[in-house]
Amino acid sequence: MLTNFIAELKWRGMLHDVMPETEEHLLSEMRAAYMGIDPTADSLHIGHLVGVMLLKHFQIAGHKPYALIGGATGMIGDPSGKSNERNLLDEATLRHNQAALKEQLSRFLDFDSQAPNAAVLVNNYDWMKDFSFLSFIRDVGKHITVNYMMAKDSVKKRLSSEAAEGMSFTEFTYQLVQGYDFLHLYKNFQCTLQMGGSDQWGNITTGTELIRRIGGGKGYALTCPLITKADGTKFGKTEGGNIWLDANRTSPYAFFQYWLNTSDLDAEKYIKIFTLLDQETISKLVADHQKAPHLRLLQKNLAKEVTTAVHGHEAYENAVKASDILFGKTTAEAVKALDTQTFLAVFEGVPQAELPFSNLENGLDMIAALSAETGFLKSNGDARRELKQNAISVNKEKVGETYLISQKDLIDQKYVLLQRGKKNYFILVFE
RNA sequence: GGGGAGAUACUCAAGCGGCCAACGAGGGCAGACUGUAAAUCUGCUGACUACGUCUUCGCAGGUUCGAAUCCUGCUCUCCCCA
Repeated sequence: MLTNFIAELKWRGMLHDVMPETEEHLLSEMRAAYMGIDPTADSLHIGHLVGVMLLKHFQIAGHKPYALIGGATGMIGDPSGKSNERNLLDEATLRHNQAALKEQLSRFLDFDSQAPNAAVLVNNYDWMKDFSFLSFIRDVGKHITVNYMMAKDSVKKRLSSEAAEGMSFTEFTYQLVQGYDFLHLYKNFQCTLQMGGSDQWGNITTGTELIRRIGGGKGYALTCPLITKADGTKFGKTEGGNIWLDANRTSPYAFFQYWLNTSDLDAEKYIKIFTLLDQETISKLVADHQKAPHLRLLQKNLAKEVTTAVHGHEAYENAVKASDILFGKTTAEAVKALDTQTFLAVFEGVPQAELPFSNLENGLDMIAALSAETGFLKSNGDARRELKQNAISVNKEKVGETYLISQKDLIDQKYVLLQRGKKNYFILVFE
């Protein structure tokens, strides 16, 4: 029933570093592992997805995954990779975020079944909140030397002169608190492995150290590489911010588009990390993609798998439909032929403005439609410029400065689709 | 505490009395090409009632026909010495 988790991660390119003997440890019987998530928001974003997939593969391999919500640690702030102090969360926000995160995690992990390896969600706030400072420094702090803590990269970086500001004692303590989590899970749930991004290695090993010294046992560590993009920009970020799993923050369409726009180089990496497709299927896709790169098989499959996993099949289909209309060779006639229901489904999430019907009687000039009346573009001057540059379309058809929007442009008697360039849409609703 | 340098549009960075809505670079947007990619080429990138007008060069005053440029005060930043 157990499969080789480590080997699986290896071919997927999801293994950065692992402690010796971890593989043997996992192959011998069902084990438990955990990974921490900072509850800084009430939604995961795709930067969290690698970790989630780590837990997913762990569960598929027959082991028991624990998702640890870092309620306590989130209140402190992990100094790894951050150059500034973090904001602290209050408890109400924390609980709200925890519930939202669990719902999203359950799209990937099986929390509910009776299986012995059902996933479990824990929150370190639950065991940290009543831990007095005195007990903590006596029972935990006593076992770790400051010398040991200072040797960690995350600490060293913050102490060096390059850092913008100093590091508070609170943040310095972070690794101890996270390390204690590991000890707690080890003692109470026989959790022997902690996973995380490669920037977590230092924090994780503080945990294994505590298990060795206090727990008298052995903890294991495993990290995955940080996801990068070939062009050097940050993974999971766009102009508009993070790509979230919450459909209200990032529409399924935008989510789908993000994956679809992955570069060739990255797509090959990502499809191994973010989908559950097996090695054979992926090799074949890669080979096919190289034969005909313009078909973008990798991107399409990647986008399909991830969108379906997160938002479901129907949302995926709608995203594809929307993409076909928005980017395909759709004609003005085809757009105008859309009925309200399809139109709204396709353009869900596209910004819109409502205008009174009377505007159409003498024709609505383009400056008004683009800016003055709607705020699609930021100024009339901007509107004029874009029109001059042939960048503006009405219902998928390029128009110039003199064009007037009239009743004949209405889609289903109500809508007009404005477009700047290829990717920016705006809807006028006439009432 | 003493001495020095500086603050210009999204960022960096020119300009040092009229030719300045302000060189240049990056970024952003658009056009061509393309695979909704990359690379490349081109244009645009303060606002408006637009061949003109208005508001911008840390803040507040002043000199001048005229100031981003000169003067005064204020605020902030950086550097050096103690």
